[in-house]
Amino acid sequence: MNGNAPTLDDVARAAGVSAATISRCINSPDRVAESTRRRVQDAIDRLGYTPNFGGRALATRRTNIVGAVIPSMANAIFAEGIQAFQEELSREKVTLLIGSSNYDPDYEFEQIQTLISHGADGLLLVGSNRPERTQRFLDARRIPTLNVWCFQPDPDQLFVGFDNSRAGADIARLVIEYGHQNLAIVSGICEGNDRAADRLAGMKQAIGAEGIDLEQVTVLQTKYSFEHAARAFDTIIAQSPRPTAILAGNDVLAVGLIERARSLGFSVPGDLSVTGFDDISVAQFVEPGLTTVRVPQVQMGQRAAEELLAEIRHPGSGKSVEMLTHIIRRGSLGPPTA
Amino acid sequence: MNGNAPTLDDVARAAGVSAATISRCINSPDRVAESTRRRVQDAIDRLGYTPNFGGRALATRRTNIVGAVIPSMANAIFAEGIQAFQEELSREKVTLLIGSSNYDPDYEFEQIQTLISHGADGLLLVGSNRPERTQRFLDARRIPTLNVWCFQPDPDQLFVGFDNSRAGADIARLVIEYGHQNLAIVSGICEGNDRAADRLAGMKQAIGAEGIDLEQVTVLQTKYSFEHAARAFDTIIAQSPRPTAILAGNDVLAVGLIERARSLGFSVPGDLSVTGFDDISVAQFVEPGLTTVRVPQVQMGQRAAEELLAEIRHPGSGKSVEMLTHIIRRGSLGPPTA
DNA sequence: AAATACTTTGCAAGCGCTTACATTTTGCGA
DNA sequence: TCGCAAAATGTAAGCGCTTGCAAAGTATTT
Repeated sequence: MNGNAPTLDDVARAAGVSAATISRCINSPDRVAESTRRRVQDAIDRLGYTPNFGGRALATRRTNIVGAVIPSMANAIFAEGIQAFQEELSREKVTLLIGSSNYDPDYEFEQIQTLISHGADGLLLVGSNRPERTQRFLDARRIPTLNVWCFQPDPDQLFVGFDNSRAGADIARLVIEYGHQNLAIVSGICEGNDRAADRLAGMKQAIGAEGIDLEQVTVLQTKYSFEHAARAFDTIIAQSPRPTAILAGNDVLAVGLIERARSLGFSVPGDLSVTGFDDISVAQFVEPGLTTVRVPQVQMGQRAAEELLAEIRHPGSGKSVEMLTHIIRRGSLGPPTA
Repeated sequence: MNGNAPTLDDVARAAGVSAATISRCINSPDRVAESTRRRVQDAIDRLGYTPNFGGRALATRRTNIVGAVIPSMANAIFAEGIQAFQEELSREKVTLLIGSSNYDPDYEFEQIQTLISHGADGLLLVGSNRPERTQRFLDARRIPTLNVWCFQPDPDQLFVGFDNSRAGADIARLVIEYGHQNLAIVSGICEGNDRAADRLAGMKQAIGAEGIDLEQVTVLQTKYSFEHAARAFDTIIAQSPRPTAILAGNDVLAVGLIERARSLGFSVPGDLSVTGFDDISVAQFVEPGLTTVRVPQVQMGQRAAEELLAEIRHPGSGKSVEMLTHIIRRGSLGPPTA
């Protein structure tokens, strides 16, 4: 805030009306006569007035800021959804405060506290299973909160997301349909990450249901980075029998696997199929294109904004919504070689 | 902000002291006697009190929020730097409000206004050449502002960045050293993007200085996306004589070029060399690895936070700092084939 | 032309916090 | 024990804005 910024009173004096009128001009223009409105607008422009944030927040008991805590800004997974979320918010003159948790529940809690202490009217969080004390804090403060990237039929919480487990099962079934029997899974780290855990669980469940012995399926958990994926690939490729398909828990991992495979001279999907999850933009441009689960990021972000705003303005009015995923077939999944 | 949140007065009553004492307990604990401080802390915990943001902002005339407007959240270019920036800020209990401009000056202005109206104490902006009216607004409001990703020896503005033009010249010279004479450049769109413009200018200048006829160098400007890069590649490859090296204005473009080249059956760098700019994480994992300009993102983000905070707390005390770039050699640049 | 309803504007009381200043309490030397 | 400086606490005046209510101005009806 600025020392020499003009205040409402300055504008009022300049326009020859009372401060209340200025305020009304800004917040409900139709309660003000056309002629004065013009005069006021003029003064506002001339002085370069912008409402003081603190004063307004204090008087309305609302900041028009919502916070979001995402696990990571360092990869593209959340970028699009957040962008859509933000665009929808700014249409309503609400601003987004972003924190990132680096997939760490403690750090997530810290970020949540920071956002709240900076006045966030509501919160967007990724995933839903968080530590007891985080949930307690949220409940005690009665902060409107919405969870994305997951879905549960829980009437006490708001979700705008999809069923990771089902989507995981879907892609696993597809891989098996192609004839693969020797599978490996490279998952994200499940601890503290319910999306990763659900995806993995879904995959396992489907694999088991298709009659494949889960004992024979190598499952690795690793961080979401190309490097870690490459290392996971090295582990998997050394096994015998060598898997003919690797299911990745996310596209970053999948792309890392493909790149590593190719640089070691394996052909994809000739020697080995790879599937991803999320359909981030590289998925389309890697060679071969990645067969993956398309997540409705943009739609999710938009809808999340709508529902969260509804919940903030009229507590209880936000609705949970389940979105659907579908599989995008590209070249990285093929039949196994005999 | 919450309807039923306890206020300072509530805490004061509960602890049996005046509101002022509570305030002091929070803001300058050493001005309060040990015993009362304990009592107060107790009451705070019991009631679950958190200072009301609006009230505080109003009284201190400071929000402890700084804003940043980045051109895009949709790719990784700014992610790391922003993350570092944010981490440094949160060490100082300052929160980051992010806006994105989608490389559009008008939209940037809008974002800046939003950030300011939401109370940002200072601003981080990418690049430095912005429209007259944006600059006027900033000046009029006397908003502490710091520009990153570029550097100019301008005493009136704060920079924490590097010389895009020089870096562009460096990489162009390297390509020529390898023996390339037939060059093409795929730049970002220069209009409203001084980084892109400077890089391009630097490249051209170096190319000219090395005695290559600039008329013979195809220069394309295109959006930063894999798709657009692929299209640019198609244009370039159709020319004759066909260039033996393509200088990209950024890594996203470079990766797009490489992927397209490979999917059309060209070998990189056998048939064609490609260089990038920025050294984002894919640069390392694409095949072949991308020879590119390493930009000290993290360092830039950290330093930017320090200097911006300094400027906010004591106007005039922030310092500009120029950082250095260097070239990372990987496989995508090789000698031209005879 | 008076009575009525409606529109437009102003007045003034907060919203919750910080902080300069005033007051009280405490600690310590004489 | 008293006196005084220093430490601890309280008092109260804003910070800039919104909004319920009252007052003034206009249009509409009888």
